[in-house]
Amino acid sequence: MGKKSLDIAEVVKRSGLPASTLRYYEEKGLIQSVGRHGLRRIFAVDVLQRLSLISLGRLAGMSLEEIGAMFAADGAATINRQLLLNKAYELDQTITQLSAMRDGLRHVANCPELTHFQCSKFKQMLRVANRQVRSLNKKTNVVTSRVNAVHKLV
Amino acid sequence: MGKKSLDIAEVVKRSGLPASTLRYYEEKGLIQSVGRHGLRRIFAVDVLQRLSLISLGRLAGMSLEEIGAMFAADGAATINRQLLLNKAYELDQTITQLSAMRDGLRHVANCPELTHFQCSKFKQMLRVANRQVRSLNKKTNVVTSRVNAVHKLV
DNA sequence: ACTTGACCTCAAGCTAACTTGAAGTGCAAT
DNA sequence: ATTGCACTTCAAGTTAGCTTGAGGTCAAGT
Repeated sequence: MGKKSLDIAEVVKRSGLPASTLRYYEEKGLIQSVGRHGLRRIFAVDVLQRLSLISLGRLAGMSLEEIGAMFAADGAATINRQLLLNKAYELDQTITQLSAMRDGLRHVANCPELTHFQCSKFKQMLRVANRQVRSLNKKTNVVTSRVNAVHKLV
Repeated sequence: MGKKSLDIAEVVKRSGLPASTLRYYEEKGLIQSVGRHGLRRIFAVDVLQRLSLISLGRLAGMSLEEIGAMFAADGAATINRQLLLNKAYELDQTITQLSAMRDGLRHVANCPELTHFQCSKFKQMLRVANRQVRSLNKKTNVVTSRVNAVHKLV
């Protein structure tokens, strides 16, 4: 039979996330424990799926707040779907930018004799970057933060 | 005639970056001022290109330190090129992940009657995310931070 | 009954990349 | 000569997302 509830240690093992992170997520309202055994948190099994979702979101550059917002829209399935689509759209933009950057890097790495600033293709890239930043620094809101992926120090 | 040097105010205007950021970058050794007019920093024109490069790197998720490293490798063009290629490769991986995420989001948004956790395609996505996180939390180093794009508060 | 080890809480610390604020400086215009 | 104002410095603050540490608790094994 599938277990109905999990000890936090179990969740740690099965999710790969440290306990401190689980507590942090609970504090932020992203997950809930269903009870205690003594002091120990007990979680329902589906916390695992929820954690996967959170991880997925983080990988995609969503902030915990944004992720929380998606969860929060529990009743209103419409809002939920729209949110997802918006996110997908944002991802598209990010992907486009990153692709350009990647191509640019490869080009520069292979463009011989390039004193680094004579190549017109390269200059073009720089112009694009410039526009991006300019609008980032202008649009007073928007454009979330990206993954700041888990700084593990040696 | 093209100007040889720029007042910091000019750089602010032309780069779109705030003065505080320019000072910060200088402090970090990413750009240099060529002199002063009174207290005021004077920059050479090519600081603009350098700033574009920095912005480009940031957009692509490189840290200032990584960007600095690329600049530092001034004499050693080889190292420089390898660094660029490595970065390009990392970008490829990121792009792949983000694409998966985007597709997943779209799928979920359109998959009707989905209680959210019955869809196998969706579950697959979650498993992937899980693996990613697991390795992020294990590999004691690596995997840089992504753009933490310019948090402008309202 | 006692020990133990895994959990708990709460506050504080950490990192990156900046921003903000207070107090000072000096070129240029009047 | 005086004023103004855009710049300067330096220290401290900010944000997100956690981690770390000190000191406490408690279920389970002996």
